[in-house]
Amino acid sequence: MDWEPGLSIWKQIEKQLLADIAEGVFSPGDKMPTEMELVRRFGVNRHTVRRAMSALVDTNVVRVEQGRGAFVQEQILDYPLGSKTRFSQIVSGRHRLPDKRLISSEVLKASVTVAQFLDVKPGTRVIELFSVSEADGVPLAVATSYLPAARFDGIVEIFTETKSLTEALKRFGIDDYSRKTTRISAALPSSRVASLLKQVKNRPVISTESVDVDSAGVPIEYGVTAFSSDRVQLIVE
Amino acid sequence: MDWEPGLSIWKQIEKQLLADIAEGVFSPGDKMPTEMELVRRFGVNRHTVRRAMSALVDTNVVRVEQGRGAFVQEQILDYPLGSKTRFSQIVSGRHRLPDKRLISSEVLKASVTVAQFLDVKPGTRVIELFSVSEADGVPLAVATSYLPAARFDGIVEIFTETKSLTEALKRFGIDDYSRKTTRISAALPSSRVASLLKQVKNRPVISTESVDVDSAGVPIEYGVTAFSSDRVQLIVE
DNA sequence: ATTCAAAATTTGTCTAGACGTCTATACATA
DNA sequence: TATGTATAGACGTCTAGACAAATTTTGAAT
Repeated sequence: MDWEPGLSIWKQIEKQLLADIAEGVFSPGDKMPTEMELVRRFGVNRHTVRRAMSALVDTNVVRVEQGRGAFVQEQILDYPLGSKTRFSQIVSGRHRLPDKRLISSEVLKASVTVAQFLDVKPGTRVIELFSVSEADGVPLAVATSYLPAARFDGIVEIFTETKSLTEALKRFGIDDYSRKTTRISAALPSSRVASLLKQVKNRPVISTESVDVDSAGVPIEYGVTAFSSDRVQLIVE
Repeated sequence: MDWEPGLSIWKQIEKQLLADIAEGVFSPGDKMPTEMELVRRFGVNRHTVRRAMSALVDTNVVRVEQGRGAFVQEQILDYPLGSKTRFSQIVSGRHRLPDKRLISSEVLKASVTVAQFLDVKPGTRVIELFSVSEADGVPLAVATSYLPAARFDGIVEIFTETKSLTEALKRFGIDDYSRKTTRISAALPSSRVASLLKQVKNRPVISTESVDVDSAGVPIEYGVTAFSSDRVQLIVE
């Protein structure tokens, strides 16, 4: 590589790497070459390469993880946590294609926790939905939802078909529902969740626990969702 | 200085300098010690000092100028450029005390430029106001304003008394006026302007040229304002 | 006193090397 | 199966030195 005078070398390297990313040589989520590889490629000192990478980190283009390497940062989705925010709307609004895939479903008896949130007696039959939400094929979140089975018998089929909980609930006469409470925490994903999110086990997930209620205030869904913290950012207003 | 294990030295230096600034050892606008002085003070390598300073620059706490040194960054005032933005309102809104001092005033014949903007014949008598706007005693801008003398006879006294153009205009029956056009450019200040802004000659100013009109659309003021680019940032929406 | 050029000062960039910390992996051990 | 250990790979920090670039200061010439 030959250097253009007047512009510092690290800036030219930054520019080149940015161009590589723009051209898709490195795609979002991809591992960038190691510092030593870049040293060989550009024929400069490691510190010079680091200066360039540092600039890319500052502008949120790449993310560096000590001991692992540098990765092209996926575009982080801002997920506003309103009482009426709907996943598909948010994703569509960003011109990305939403998809919600049902992984498994089961009818089982409500545990104490689930019963409490759904305001039913423990042991009441509830439907458990386990799903993955994606945007442009990239998994953003996995969710476990519980709904009272008596009220929503057959919702699994509708959900599978429409791929939208909002749509499925409409078939049961629920045109309007809203988020009642949301608890937010952070955790490391289980192997299963990490695998479904297509991320390594030691990158954290944002975990939310929420209850949706119908217009009368009756709980209709209790859910635990794990968002990939590399791809989603929750916005509270 | 002794280093606490577990936290990198540059971060500890950053922390210390930040504390110094918070305690007023270095005040906004002050020159920080040179890199070499900090090297001696902290007993580390120059690069380590630079790493710490770099962090302070990133967080907008200090500003570094090659060949001159580092300076504690003054809080930059966001100045929204709406059609009805008033200097005193903006400054008060940031909990800072506004002041507008008249430096000089003169009645003279309108130059071609002034006449054109005020929509009068060249040679018409106009009032020239030269003033400095301050927030908490820190000069933010110097302005040269021109108003038609016939319409605003005696406005100098009122302006001196009220220190507000908005107020002075009210006495002439103008309860409402708005910005018609604003042209923005950047320049280096003249010695006079630099001195009034209490800044060095080689720091640029933001220069605006604007025309205010009354509710009927008749030009009432043409002004050229130089904002200290270190203390004011114009916001266009 | 003013102007102009050289010197000194100060920050910016680049190279070189050493060692620390974190991750991933393989292997041995309990 | 689970846990600890060793090792290699990769990023993080710190030191050291040499120039380059921008600015300020100094001093000589006018």
